[in-house]
Amino acid sequence: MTYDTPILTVDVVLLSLIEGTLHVGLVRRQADPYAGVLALPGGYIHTQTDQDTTDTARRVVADKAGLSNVFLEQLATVSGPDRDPRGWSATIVYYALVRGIPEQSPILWHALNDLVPLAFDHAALIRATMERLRSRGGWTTLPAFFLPPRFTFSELRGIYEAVLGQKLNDAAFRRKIDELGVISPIAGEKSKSTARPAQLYQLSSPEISLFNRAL
Amino acid sequence: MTYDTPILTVDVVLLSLIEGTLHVGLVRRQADPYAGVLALPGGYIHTQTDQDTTDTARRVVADKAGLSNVFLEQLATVSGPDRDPRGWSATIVYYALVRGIPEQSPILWHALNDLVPLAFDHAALIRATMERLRSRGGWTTLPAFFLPPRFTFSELRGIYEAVLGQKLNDAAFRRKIDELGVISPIAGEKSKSTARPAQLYQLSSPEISLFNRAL
DNA sequence: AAAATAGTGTCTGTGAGACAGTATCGC
DNA sequence: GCGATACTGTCTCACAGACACTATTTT
Repeated sequence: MTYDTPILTVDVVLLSLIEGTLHVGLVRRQADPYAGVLALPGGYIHTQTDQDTTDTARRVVADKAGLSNVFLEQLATVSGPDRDPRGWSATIVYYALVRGIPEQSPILWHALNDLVPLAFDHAALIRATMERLRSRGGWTTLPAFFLPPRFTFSELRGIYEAVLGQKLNDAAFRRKIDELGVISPIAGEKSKSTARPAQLYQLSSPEISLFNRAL
Repeated sequence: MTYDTPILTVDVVLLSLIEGTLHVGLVRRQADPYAGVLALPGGYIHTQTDQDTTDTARRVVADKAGLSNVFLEQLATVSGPDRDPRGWSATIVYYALVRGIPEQSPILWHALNDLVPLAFDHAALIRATMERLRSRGGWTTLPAFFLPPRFTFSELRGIYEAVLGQKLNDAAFRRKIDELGVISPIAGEKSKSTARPAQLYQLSSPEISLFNRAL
């Protein structure tokens, strides 16, 4: 006995920090269903070339957003008979953290606070990503992957505050991050135009690091 | 342009606490590929009946293990061209915590320490589940879902120790769990045959609860 | 009474938050 | 000098671990 095969896609929640607030990267759909509506960039698996769905996600980010070197991680797979009018569907959802501010690309960046209606259940997928981000942000170096390779302590604290949605104590944050040893200072300094320059740091590991305690 | 559709399945890592140690539930495969080899219970999505892949996983657990009322959560989706000899495949992996000791069922329970070779990449899926379990076990009530509805403090501490793989301080554990209010005492007591009876507790919420701090 | 497990009280060290104080830049 | 941001020192409070102590059962 055989069964109908579900529609299987890969969607990516593109996130970037633009002027201090988190933005999500969207595309306007060309074809039905939901033609003309904003949606997450996504696509089908190319079984000839993709070694896994992470490859698919990376290809989607490269082709539809023109971005490479993003931090990419699988969120979850969502499914159901009604989320796509064409039939029973499943989508493997990834989220990507874009380092710094992306320049020209076909991606439309929208602030997370006031989101317009999106195609499919993509609004819910973005909300789920934010929950994951807040959860992981409290005890990993994940928020640092929003930043360019070299950053100051203040910038690091700023992105943690943006991700966690709360102010953090400056001194305690420095002590904590310092003791964890997840970042290393660089000899050069940054010249903030208005005041005392700050020491530049880089991540000690190119991979995400876990803390033994929260925050 | 169309592409080959990947093979899409749902697999379940069944876990249970048997005599103080964690065991995984396996089935012996009837058909090729890997006929006769032990594997995780799994199956295809029934688009006629399943409302999502969680439904699929629940059906697999019911049909292949004869179990209901298990704690079920999605782990991840793994994929690739070589993990199934039939072609490019993806499997949505769930893990299920079986409350108490399962009696007669077609499932073969194996201790996690000495695992025999398994079909596909199922050994890796079990390892990934254990990592998730250890990670989530430190700051949620997840381990409690291995226990029957009514349990003692010692039993609760025991399952946390089994999941986390380390001894926990008795007094500190009681204080912590007590302050969090995630469990509630029941009027009846338990009569351990050998010594002082212990107060029975139940989870305050049927859902998994998160702690504000680890451990 | 002894053994065994359940549960509590108290001391101590660690670490986070608060916050004042010092350092180094542009103007 | 002043304003601004970067950093540091110190106090205090909360909490986890250690551990001795008490409680309640079976034998």
